[in-house]
Amino acid sequence: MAPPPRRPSMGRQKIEIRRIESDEARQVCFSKRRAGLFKKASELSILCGADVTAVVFSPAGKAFSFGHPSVESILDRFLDTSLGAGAGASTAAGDRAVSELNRQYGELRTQLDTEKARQEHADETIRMERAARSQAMAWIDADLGAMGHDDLVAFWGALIGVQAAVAASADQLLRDALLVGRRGRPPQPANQLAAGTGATAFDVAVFGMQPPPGFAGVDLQGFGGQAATILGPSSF
Amino acid sequence: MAPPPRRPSMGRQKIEIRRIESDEARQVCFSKRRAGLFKKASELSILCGADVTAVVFSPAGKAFSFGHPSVESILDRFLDTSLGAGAGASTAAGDRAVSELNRQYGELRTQLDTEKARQEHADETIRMERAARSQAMAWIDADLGAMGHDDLVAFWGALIGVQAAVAASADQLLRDALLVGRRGRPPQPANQLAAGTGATAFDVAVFGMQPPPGFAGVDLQGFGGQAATILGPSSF
DNA sequence: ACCTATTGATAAAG
DNA sequence: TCTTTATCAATAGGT
Repeated sequence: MAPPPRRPSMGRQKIEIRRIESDEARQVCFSKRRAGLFKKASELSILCGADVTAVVFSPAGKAFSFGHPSVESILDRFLDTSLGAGAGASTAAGDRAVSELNRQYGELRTQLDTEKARQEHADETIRMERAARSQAMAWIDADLGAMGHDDLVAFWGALIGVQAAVAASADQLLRDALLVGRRGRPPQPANQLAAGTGATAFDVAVFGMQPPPGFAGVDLQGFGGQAATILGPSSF
Repeated sequence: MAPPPRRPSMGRQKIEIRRIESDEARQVCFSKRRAGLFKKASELSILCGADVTAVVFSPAGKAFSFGHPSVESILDRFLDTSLGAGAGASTAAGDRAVSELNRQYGELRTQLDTEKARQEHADETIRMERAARSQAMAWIDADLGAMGHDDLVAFWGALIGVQAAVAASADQLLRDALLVGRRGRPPQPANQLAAGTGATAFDVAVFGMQPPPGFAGVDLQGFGGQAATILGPSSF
């Protein structure tokens, strides 16, 4: 009824943590995130009674700072603690070491993020396989055991429909994804497939969208939808 | 039908930004938010190319810091520009700062190791599931026409597993290959897709076979095996 | 520590 | 830069 099909915004999109190339976008991001950082710092100091300071230099060289109770007091304390007894000794080497450590810190964190992303993929894969398996079991337990051979044949046609659909959606991308070689058996013309004895079953399953006769309880569309969901939610 | 399913968690609750009274809760919050603050600081520095430093003293008086390119360099610069004095000594700040960085470095490494271990476990799980499916694959080469009904049913379950795996593998492949370009159409429900566009040559090659009565000559193994091969070397 | 449901932060777009 | 919107990410509370 109501046609607000046009979203006024794409909403927040995921971004990689890499230098933002666009000058303007980088500036905008800087302003927002600087504010966000200071807010986080403030909340941390209030919630936990911690002394916190944050100092930021914009790419243009402008300085911004937050400090509780004050930037100077924290810096003094930090420098005192850091310097300990010795003062005045030039430690250029130490500086380099610190920089290096900071670099490694960042590197490690990058690795950590990468690992976490992989983990997520792996978990997702497992979840999907498990879900698929239980789905299959459910179907089998429900009706397949009692199905006659003819019905089984019909359902087979339905499966082919699903498989074909999934493959079709992935076909182009698979090819381009270096997945060129396909050997084993020469491709058969589509019409040849249709000419097979399973053509009727195929038609019923794919076009009729009705469970094959005597196949109550099997939700082919449900599975088809699930397959589409698996492929679909990715952002492209 | 189902009784109000008990939520396993209340999820995040809104909190006032006030000092947390509970010592333990405060400590937990401190750890979480300190990490979050440093991450935000890091992201700001990377995304916007800004120089950023954050120093935090826990309620117990322990110091934590983040700095890009280094805490000292930022502090020097800040003190120089805001006070115009107090330089010189800061370059000697090394020792304690290095210790702290080393501590954080170690902390990160621990996390990384944990992640990797978990990843390995997940990979192992996936390998197991895949291996289990290879059994199903073997069935495909058998003469299905000669199978008894029970065997057909079992075969069916395996087939569905393969189908799901293909979908999952295709999805992963797409993601991993970073094939962002949407050269195809957005994912559609499987039945519609199949009905509208028909099977492509690829589909036929993969799924083309003699439809039932016999089920003979089904070459799912080709596709399944290939998908597994592609998936294997890429990201795991 | 890990897990989820929620809140909070923020990328896009105007 | 400020506002709005739609998402993504951080994290409070529990186990």
